[in-house]
Amino acid sequence: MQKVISSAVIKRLPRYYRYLDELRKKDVVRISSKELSEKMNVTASQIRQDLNNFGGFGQQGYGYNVEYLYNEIGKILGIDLPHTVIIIGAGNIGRAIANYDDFLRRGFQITAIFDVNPELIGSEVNGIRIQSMEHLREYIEETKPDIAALTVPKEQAPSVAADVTAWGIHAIWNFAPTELFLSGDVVIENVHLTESLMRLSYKIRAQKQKQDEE
Amino acid sequence: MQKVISSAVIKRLPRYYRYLDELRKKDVVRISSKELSEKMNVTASQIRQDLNNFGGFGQQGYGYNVEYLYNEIGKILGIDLPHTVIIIGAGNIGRAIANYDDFLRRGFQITAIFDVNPELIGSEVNGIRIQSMEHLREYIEETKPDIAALTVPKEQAPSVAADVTAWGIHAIWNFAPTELFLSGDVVIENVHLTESLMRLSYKIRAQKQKQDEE
DNA sequence: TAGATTGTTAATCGATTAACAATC
DNA sequence: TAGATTGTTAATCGATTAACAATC
Repeated sequence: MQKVISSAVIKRLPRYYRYLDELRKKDVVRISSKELSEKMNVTASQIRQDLNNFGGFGQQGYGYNVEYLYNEIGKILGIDLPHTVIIIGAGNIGRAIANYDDFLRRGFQITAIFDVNPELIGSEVNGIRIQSMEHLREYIEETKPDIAALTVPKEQAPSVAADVTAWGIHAIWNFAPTELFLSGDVVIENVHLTESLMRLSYKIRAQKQKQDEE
Repeated sequence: MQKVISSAVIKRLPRYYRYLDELRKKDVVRISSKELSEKMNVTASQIRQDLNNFGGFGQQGYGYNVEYLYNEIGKILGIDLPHTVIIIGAGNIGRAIANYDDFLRRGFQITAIFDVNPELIGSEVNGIRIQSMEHLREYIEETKPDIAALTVPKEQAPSVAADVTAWGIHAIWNFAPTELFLSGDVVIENVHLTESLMRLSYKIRAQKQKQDEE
């Protein structure tokens, strides 16, 4: 029985991974939790606690081997293995994702794009042909993609999500500004841009009030 | 001296706002913390605690007036007043944001787009002309936009961020997969899509392991 | 007035930080 | 061996939940 890791820890892992990636690119061989904590503006204690949820990756008196730790976090994040991604909805965000080659570098390969709009069907985005939504079921059942990026309008999102999960999708990257209620074995990661912008707006106001008090 | 609100609370506010928006569209007049908690899958206690950070918006024996609470949360989030947004970097994500009309509905108006690429300069995105980065300083100093959306490659992000804040920008919506270290009066909200995708990858692996154990 | 539900205090739970023995 | 730094336990801090008096 494996331990459930708190989401606070999981949220931090990609950031560790990014810093370690930069260190290894600079040919840094070893790093202590103290050095890393200063770079990242967190406590050394937190780094050690976080990592020890998954195992002892360091060595007393030495610290952590950068390359090794980088690879181990990659394994924890599951990006040691490649993922196939389909994009559902060839609107602005869907096309932006399809064009964003950074994902491929991390092993996420966009394999297909779907849309309902006949004017878009047949055209290409980043070398990938946009297909009709009518082919979606067949495509999922035959190729079993790992992830569906949902970039359809929010009205369609819940029903499309229900469909694709019924057809075999187990992971949804949801860009629609709405909640998806799906069966327990489907994992969801939300990207709610409007909420992000609202939080920025909150910070702007809070900052202004702080300055007015001074 | 106003109380500092924890970021956990602030993260939840836009979600309350979204649910209240849906309720008012359905002409629901009042709601209790208990009802809302059931819809949102949180505790009623948390809703009441969160709201009471900002004031008593409810009434004993009655609950909360939907329209009133919606507007009050809007004020807390600072979206009762409009914001002007400039986009720096007319790549895929920059153009996707420029095209995303949902922001306008919340009072965020895209007023300009900038890029270094001569092939893009002069063309239009959603009716907004892409301008040369050479005009960026002048534009900021003259029109004082509220927010700069940073959608340039990660190598350029830190220096562009330093420039625009020196010229008068106080809020950055950062899409570059890198950290921005700026002076304390600049507020930053990060959207790190690759990190989001990595968290989804983690969840996929964790879910698989869970199923293998059963 | 009785019932409902808030606002708020107190209790619990979980996450972060500090401390230090283990060990390279 | 001495010094450094981890892994891990214990202490602290903060966030969430429960409880209930206040009040509409």
